[in-house]
Amino acid sequence: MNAVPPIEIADIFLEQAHSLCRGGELLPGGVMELAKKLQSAADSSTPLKVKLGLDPTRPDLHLGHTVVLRKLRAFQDLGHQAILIIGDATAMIGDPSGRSATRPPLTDAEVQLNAQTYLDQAGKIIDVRKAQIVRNSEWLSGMKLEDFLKLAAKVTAAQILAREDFDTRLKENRPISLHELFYPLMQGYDSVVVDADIELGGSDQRFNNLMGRELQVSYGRTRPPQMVLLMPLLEGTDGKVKMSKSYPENCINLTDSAEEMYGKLMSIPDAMITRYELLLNLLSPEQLVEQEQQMQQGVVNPRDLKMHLAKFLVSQYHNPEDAERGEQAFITKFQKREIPEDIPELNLAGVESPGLVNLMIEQQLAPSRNEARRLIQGGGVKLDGQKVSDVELLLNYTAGISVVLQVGKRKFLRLNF
RNA sequence: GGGUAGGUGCCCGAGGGGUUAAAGGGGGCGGUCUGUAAAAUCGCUGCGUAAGCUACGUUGGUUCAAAUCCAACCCUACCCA
Repeated sequence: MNAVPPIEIADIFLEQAHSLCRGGELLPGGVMELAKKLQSAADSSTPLKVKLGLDPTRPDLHLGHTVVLRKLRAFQDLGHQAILIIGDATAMIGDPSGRSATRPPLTDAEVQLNAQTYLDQAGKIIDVRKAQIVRNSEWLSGMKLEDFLKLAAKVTAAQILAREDFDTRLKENRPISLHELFYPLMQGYDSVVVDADIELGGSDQRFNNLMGRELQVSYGRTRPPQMVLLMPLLEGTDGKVKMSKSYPENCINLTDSAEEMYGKLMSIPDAMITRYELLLNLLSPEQLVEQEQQMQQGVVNPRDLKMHLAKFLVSQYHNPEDAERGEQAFITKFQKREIPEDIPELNLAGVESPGLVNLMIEQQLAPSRNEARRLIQGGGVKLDGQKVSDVELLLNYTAGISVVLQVGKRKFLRLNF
């Protein structure tokens, strides 16, 4: 392109760049460009500023967020400056990325509460003491109208509307609120303020992150503007749809209990195992290929790989002891189909022949009487391992007897008469 | 301000006066099976013991009978001014 003579790039930076990019997409330019950046940073002894913004729209971070957080950590491990932006101002708009509808706005209090939990959870992955952690309300909330207009004047409406999700919504006659159009500007302005060299994000952040590049130039940055490293979005436990705060059922949250997290990881489709390992940066590409082959040849049971994966991640986000407990719980509960040890108990001493259906409702084992009956008719209710068939069953047991009630696969209750 | 097309159950989406608690799909839940809370497969999926009661944007109306017809209103998109 230009007349600059080719720069000799040391192997170490090429290797670093390769490793940092693994699984992701680097814009613009690819691995070489990053290697150059890494080298010149080393030459000038100025660590790269690596930005990651997270909007605290929900209280929990999930495994999908850890994909980029782990990347951020990887940069930290190479001595670069991590900048974690808690998007408390942007959260109030809500990122329109990939959305087909406007988000309900959050209150300031909700956002601030979520922001705190984000920090606690991010600390499990990145080194927060070395990271620079800022909230974008610091510069966005107090912005004067004239400064805001100055920002808005940097881009054209057509540029913003060309963005795929807006374009689709326009074509499909779905509403776009005006404030949503400002989202990319706000996020891009963050890059100007923190003077980022690299911005990390999910692949749905392409537009927003590239906006940061443009704005940095518009605001007079003389050094090269930020590069953008986009990571694919991790699919949730269903293996199809991305893990997203909008679909809580599909998320593995960092705040999930060890047992829950272990179980959810076991429920991912087999085909997702290598995908998770790749995006969470757990295995090298060679190892992934080998593992894939072993699975196909039937040498290795996907279940065992999943158990390994689950145990590893639970150890990391909780601790090894809890991971072991989670694994044992999974084995007894699901593999052996045995009754778990510590199940809730209910004292029924003195209660006159309680009805099973009523009991299920009272103990929230079923949402309605009809549903309780359906469960019984479908063979989903057991007493001491025996399927119950009588919808009208009354529990007449002698005092002192203890019986385990099981509803569906996961709900247990010990009844003491 | 005027016009047009829409608003259906958790979601998508059929239905255009009674046989519609509302087709079909997705999701969810349960059973079977299994090497797993994978896959596959079958079933269930408004509330109520029941009579019945709620439910198709809202409110009224027409009818023996309305998600379906009428009116007004609210919301959304598009077109025109």
